[in-house]
Amino acid sequence: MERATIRDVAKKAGVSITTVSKALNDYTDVNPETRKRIQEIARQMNYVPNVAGRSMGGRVDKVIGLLINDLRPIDPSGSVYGILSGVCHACQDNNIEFILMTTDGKQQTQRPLKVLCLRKQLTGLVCAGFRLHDPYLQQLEEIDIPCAFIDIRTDKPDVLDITMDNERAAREAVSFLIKNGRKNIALVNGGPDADVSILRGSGYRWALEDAGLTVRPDWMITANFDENIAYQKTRAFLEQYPQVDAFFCASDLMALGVCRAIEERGLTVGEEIAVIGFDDIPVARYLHGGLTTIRQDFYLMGYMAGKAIYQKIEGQPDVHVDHMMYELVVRGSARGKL
Amino acid sequence: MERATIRDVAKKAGVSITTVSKALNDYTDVNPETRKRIQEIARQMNYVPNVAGRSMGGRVDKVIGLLINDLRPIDPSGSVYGILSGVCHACQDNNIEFILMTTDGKQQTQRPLKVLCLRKQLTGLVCAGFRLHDPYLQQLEEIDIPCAFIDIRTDKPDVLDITMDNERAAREAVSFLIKNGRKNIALVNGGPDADVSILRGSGYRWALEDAGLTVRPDWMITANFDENIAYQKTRAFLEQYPQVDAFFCASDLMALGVCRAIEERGLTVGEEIAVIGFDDIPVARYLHGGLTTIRQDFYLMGYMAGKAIYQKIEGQPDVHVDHMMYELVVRGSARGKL
DNA sequence: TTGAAAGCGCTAACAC
DNA sequence: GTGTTAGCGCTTTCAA
Repeated sequence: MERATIRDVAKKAGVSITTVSKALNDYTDVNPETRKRIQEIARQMNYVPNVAGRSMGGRVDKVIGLLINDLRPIDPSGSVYGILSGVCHACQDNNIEFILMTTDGKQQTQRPLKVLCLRKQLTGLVCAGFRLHDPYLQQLEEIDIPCAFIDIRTDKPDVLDITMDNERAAREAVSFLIKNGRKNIALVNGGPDADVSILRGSGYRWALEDAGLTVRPDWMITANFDENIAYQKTRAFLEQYPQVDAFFCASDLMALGVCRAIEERGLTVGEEIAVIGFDDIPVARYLHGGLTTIRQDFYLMGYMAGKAIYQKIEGQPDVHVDHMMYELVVRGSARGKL
Repeated sequence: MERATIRDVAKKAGVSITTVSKALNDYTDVNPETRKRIQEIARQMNYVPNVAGRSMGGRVDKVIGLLINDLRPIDPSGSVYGILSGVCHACQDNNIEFILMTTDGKQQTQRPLKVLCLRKQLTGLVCAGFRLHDPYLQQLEEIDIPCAFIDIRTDKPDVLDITMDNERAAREAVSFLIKNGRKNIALVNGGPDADVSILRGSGYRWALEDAGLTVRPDWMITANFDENIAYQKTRAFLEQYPQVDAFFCASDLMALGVCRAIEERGLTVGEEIAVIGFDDIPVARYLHGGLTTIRQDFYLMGYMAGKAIYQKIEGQPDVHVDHMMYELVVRGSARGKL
């Protein structure tokens, strides 16, 4: 059986297609009884308006797209999943269509962002997983729909910036280490193409300067958010600078690599050397006596992004998406003083 | 600036819209030079064919939808993420459109599956996260597109069943315990509304019977895939049956609850009591000397599901989606004999 | 309260 | 090789 069209419904109901259209779209100028009858018939026939036809007729559904850069087979920190489900739920709660799109470095050079938006007929856009050098960041002027980026600052003022205050959080973590007597604190950071790396690095320096400690470039390790690289580099670092008494890491994953290197030298994490991570991934609570870390809530980020874009679409006053909250979760890997 | 239409391109190129359409859709009856010129002009104008218009014209894009039931804010086992990225990548690799949809118990009663498919104009469907009592399982006759379900058997023969052999895997795990001297083995299972629970339970019984051990119903605990429930019930169980020397759990999450209860009694996991889980979630390797578990590859499942549906759409001979592989990963919580 | 008719952007017969 | 035209399913004036 072919798909029922509005014409089929009209025929069966003995009215014109205009009336069917009106009845089904809650127009007021339809006899209540007629409407009832038509609705019933449509339901029986399993009639579903053809979106293409609707769109051609001039009725466009609003859609928020979530564009994820570089979607990987696994998501160790759960961040992508959290963001995804957050945006998705925000759309559901606000009764607006949600679609998921993906891209990568190559596609970004091949298909302009504008084209992506047009193809999907987007009304609003949320982006996640982007790096500072990504081509799409340069194309923000071209798209004329509300747009939000998660965890990366863009230089375009009307693009919403959904992120927590990474600089402050990092500073707080490092200050915590200092307050607890650590003086030789190394940084294990992501690459400079991730905006959060820059901010977390800056927070690290800020805390050291606050305390009058020297900021040494060779104490700032880049491990690209990779556990193994962090492990390797920490091994070498410990060799060269055995006086280190703490590591602040820009991700829990890297922190795990760091801890592994520490323990391999027969040292105890949380004793001779304190470690603080970032994210509070699920494993964090279990390892090395519990990893002290900055917790962030990716679901909330996604939800806020979706909601903010929705409100912008609806022309509501620009919500000042205040920086997301974070929380320093203190566990065994870097204890507070009693 | 308004969105460019095919007419705009035609005008600028000084040809008819037909020619533009042909040029852009790789028809052969266009002068190569004309085509070149039109393509260039279209690119310059940022022309993107309106999908609705295309669809009305009779050119329908093929779409595979992934329908996830009960999408939660977090995904502790990473299974949903893995499946999602798997299906997504399969679609990319085969150059077919991918869309993500979600539903839940309530929506299932309100909107027929058929309607969902029609609305999204699906060509193929992959479903994940469903339970045996879910309404959509009864509506499979109505939809007339290729369809695959992940981790749940349907009674419809032409619906693809993407899953690993849960019964065999469970049997293997329990046999492993027996082979290593365990004789009093309890089962901690999910609820009976999850098909995998039934299969894993059956595999557990199978192994016991193979070994001539008694299957005792009160040794089969239902913990609904919840860590805390598993913890609570295990506490009570240990009280009542202190002779237990092993637990086989239908998920790692539950296994964690079980281990917690065991250690709380001052016993050592892997010594007095062995524990085997299921899934191999990221934390598994780290806890309780490493959790012995059945590893499954959700990304692969998603990928296979997407690929199988694609092949069905393309009319290729029905791939016999052989049962996914699994692997018993032996770690400290249930060691093998030397 | 209802319906006839135009038109949305595109494709595909078919004519030229 | 190129253009004319009809028509896809729907919404929306506008007239009845």
